[in-house]
Parts: sequence; C-alpha cells; structure tokens
Amino acid sequence: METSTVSTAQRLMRAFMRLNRVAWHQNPIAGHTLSEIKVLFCVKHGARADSPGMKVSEISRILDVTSPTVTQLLKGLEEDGLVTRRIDRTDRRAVVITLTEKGDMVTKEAVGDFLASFERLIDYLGEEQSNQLADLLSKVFHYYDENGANVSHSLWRGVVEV
Amino acid sequence: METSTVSTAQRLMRAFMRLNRVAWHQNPIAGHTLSEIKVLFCVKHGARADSPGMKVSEISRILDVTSPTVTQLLKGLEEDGLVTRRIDRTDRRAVVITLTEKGDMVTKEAVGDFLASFERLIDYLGEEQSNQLADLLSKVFHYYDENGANVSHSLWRGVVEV
DNA sequence: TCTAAATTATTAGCTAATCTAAGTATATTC
DNA sequence: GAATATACTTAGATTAGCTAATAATTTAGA
Repeated sequence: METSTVSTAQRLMRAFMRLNRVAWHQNPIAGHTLSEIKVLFCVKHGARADSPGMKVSEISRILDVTSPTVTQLLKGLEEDGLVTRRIDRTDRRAVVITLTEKGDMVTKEAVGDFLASFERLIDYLGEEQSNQLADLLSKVFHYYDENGANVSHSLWRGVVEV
Repeated sequence: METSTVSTAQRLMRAFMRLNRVAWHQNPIAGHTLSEIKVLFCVKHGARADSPGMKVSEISRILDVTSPTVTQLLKGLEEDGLVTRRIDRTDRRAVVITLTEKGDMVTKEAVGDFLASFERLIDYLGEEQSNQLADLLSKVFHYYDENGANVSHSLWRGVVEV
C-alpha cells in the first residue's frame, strides 16, 4: 500500500509538472494573449440581459485574479477596441465593461476554435474517458479549493534554513 | 453526439483553463522557485553512476525548455550554493552541473514534500481514481506530443486581421 | 449630518518563467 | 585548414501574475 501509493504519487507529480507546458498555454490567439481571451470569455458569459456588462470586481472574482491584473488586461483590450469602459450609474466607483462588436466577434471565434481544439482531443481520448478526465480534474480542484492547499502550506514555512 | 461532444469539450476547456491556477504552481519552496526545483530534480535523477552530473543541453532537453532558460536558473542555484558548474573534460564547450551536498539535501526534502503533498491528494481521490487520472493525463500528453498541437496550430495563423 | 471606515478601480513597480537573437568558444567535417 | 555546426551565455523582451499606495466614492456611526 505504501509502495503503491508512492508510485502513484510519483506518476501524478510528473503529470502535473508537465501540465503547465502543454502547448496552448503559451500561444497568442488572434493576436491576443490567453489571459486577454479569458477576460473576453468572462465578460461575454457573465453579462446578464438586465444589466449587460461586467464590473472589474466581478471579473476579478470569477477569474480568480486580483483587480490590478484585470485592469491591466482591460487596458490592452480597450486599446484594441474589443471592450469599452463606462462608469456605473448606480455606483460611480465601479467600472462596467462591455464587449464591442469587434470584441464579440473575436470572442465568438476564440470560443469556437478552443472548442474545436478540445473536440480533437476528445476524438483521441474518446467521449467516455474525456468525461472521466473532466470529472477527475473537477475533483482535484475541489480538493485544492477546500484545502487552501499549497504544496508548501505548513510544510515549508520556516524550512528556508536548510 | 454533436451536442454531447460540445458539452464535454466545454467541461474539458474549463478544467484546463483552471489548471495553471492550481495552488502549488506559484509558491516558492524552501526559498526556491518551482523551476529551480525542477532543475534540481533533473540533475539528481538524470545523473548516472559512471558520469555524475548533467550537461546544460541535457537538462534543457529533459525539461523541455531552451538552454538560456536553464543557464539563468543555474545562475540562481549556483549563487545559493546548490549546484556547481564544471567544464566537461571531453568537450570543452559543454558544462557539467552537479549538486552540492546542500543541493542534494534541498532536493531530497523537496521530493519528499512534493510526494507527501500528492499523497494527500491521493487520499482524497482514492488510489484507483488517482491512477486513472495519471493514465488519462499521460494520454493527453501523448496526444499533444504527436500533434505538435497548439490550439492555434493551423487555425489561427493569418486570422490576426479579424 | 458629517466624519471615519470601507470599497472600487487604477498606477507603479516587482517577480517568475519563459522566449529569441546575438555572441563566444570549441568541435567537426570536407 | 576553412567553413560549418554545436554548446553555452548574455541581453533584452513578453506574459501573467502579484503587492503597495493612491484617488474617488459610498456606507456607517456618533
């Protein structure tokens, strides 16, 4: 049991070590970075009929990055004419982001191409195993969400003096 | 089938989008970055009894990063006294990296703590599902290895003009 | 009601982890 | 022996984040 757990742990460790190197992580898409595309996705999907657009704070919460990070990404997107900023009428501190027509088109294309890319992966893995993988990854996230969960956590603090 | 494939694709897309944000990715370990630790792992495991130490080019190939990246990481590790550089006797262009005693200790601790961390995840997922996950991820890597495989690949080149 | 505290977003400046391009030194090949 | 190729380093850039400090506005409390 001990032995088998260790070797499973090794396999998982190796797998997770490789993950951040998987191809699409580093490639710009339609002249925009992956992070920028994520913001576009977020604005497109988060917006509701009654109040179109998303506040910076909402984007920040959903993407789980700080608001300065969102601000910085929006700067690029606004310069390229993909989003517009507007001060919220009911709370003048807040800024509401909406997609321009161009932004909407780019987002649609990006979603389409991402899905197409994952569909090719699904063709390779098969529908069933793909779903299994999605399930397992969800569980992993759930675990990390619940456990604050750094490798380092309690383990490493204070071990700086080796 | 089409519908179900799309929704599987969406699930996988969301999962992979979250992956690079999983906790341990960003945290320094024993005062060293994850990348530096990877180099240490690599030198420790790559070294063979007959020729201890690893060349920069070997590390570069194994970790799948460029040699300037390796050089830079080694700079930090050398400054902290974890590795030593030495010119290869049989090829004076090459540089052989070996762990110092301190480097060996740090590496051992890092391996131990990483494995411990993954064993906690395995406790949560269960042995069987953990192995399943490792298997599925291996398949994913295999797919991407075979297919050159960016999202963008043929799709995006030339689409910069939207 | 007016001040103190909280919230929202931005700016400035930092770090990590990569990359490419260019340069130097050494090997290899023809 | 000259041309080419290989191994590494340096310099400088990019992406994706972060924290700290600041400005503007809102909310709460006395």
